[in-house]
Amino acid sequence: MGFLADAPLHGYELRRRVAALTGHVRPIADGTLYPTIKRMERAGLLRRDVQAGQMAAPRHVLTLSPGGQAELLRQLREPDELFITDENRWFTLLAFLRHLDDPAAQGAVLRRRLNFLTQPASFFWDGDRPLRADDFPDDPFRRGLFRIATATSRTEIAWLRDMLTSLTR
Amino acid sequence: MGFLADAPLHGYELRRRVAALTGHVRPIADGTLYPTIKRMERAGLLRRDVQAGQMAAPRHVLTLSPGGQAELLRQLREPDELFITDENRWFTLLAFLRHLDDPAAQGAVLRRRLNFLTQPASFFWDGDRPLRADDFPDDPFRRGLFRIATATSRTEIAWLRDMLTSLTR
DNA sequence: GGCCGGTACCTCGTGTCCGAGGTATCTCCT
DNA sequence: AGGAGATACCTCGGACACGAGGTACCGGCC
Repeated sequence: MGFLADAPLHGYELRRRVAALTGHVRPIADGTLYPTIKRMERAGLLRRDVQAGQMAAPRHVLTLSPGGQAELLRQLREPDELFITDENRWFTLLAFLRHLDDPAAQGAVLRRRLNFLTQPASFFWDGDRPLRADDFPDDPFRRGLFRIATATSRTEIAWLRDMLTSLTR
Repeated sequence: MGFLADAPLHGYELRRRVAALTGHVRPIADGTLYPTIKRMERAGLLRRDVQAGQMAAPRHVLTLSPGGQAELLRQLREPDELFITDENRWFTLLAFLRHLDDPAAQGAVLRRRLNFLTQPASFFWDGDRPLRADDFPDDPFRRGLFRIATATSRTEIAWLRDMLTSLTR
């Protein structure tokens, strides 16, 4: 829906764009995409205009309907908790948050993410005791995992703070 | 399987440990975990020892069988491409890569990841032209997304290079 | 004494994802 | 001329994840 809000597209191109989000979003399989398009069309979220073959087979150009626009905005404004906590989902949310077009609402979403990130969290526990990188002297892989996770987290927190001040100004 | 290779656990605790991997791995629902345990038990990957109620209901302590150990090692040694490219999967792989216990094989896995990360990639395209942060002057969210992604990527690449030299030494 | 919340396991229906397979057209190379 | 490969859409079966609901036991609070 985000990509369709950017511009009308046909299914195949949509699939390629999602695939380009490598590493952060899993590519969508054919057998997932087309049934989903049908479902969304039935639900009135998008319109389909068949365009006689430019390249090969006829393209079905998909356009987000007003209903689809509204649904996208709703999901951007009040994302499920998973979209805040899960890296992959958060990434997609961020990629299209511009469409929300309301600095206050955008700020609220960023604050939810910031709140999640600044909560003390450890990945591994010994009972109730949180384990840190130093607790794995013989596991360089987990130490690396901590190193990467903290670096990412720090960068993102700094960016979120920047954004929040510039949004409320 | 990784957590069970660390130590035998009962299902409930297993679920809590996965849930602690917040932000990187989605929590597993009850209705997913228990059928999966049954399936793995039937497949001979784990053993179940019922331990009469210490806290409340009787605990079923799960132990990875030799077959399960072998399967874990196989998946660590030759992970599906998705475990290399998808952040979430890669994270779990890294968390248990220590169990592979063969520097050469560990190095091969790290090299696959490094190879993936160093491939030129952009998230958004204008036809064939890769778009960079500067191409979104009116979208601070996508600029942030690039900023965070590059920072993470850089940290991880540096770490991977460190690890690879220390593994082959 | 009763009830709430946490522990611990389980089942079932719904939804959805994927891979395998299929169809058809166009371009490019040989 | 013909085949390979990309483009573009579609269907179906199997696998599996999830939420809702259920059972049962324990400890602590009022």
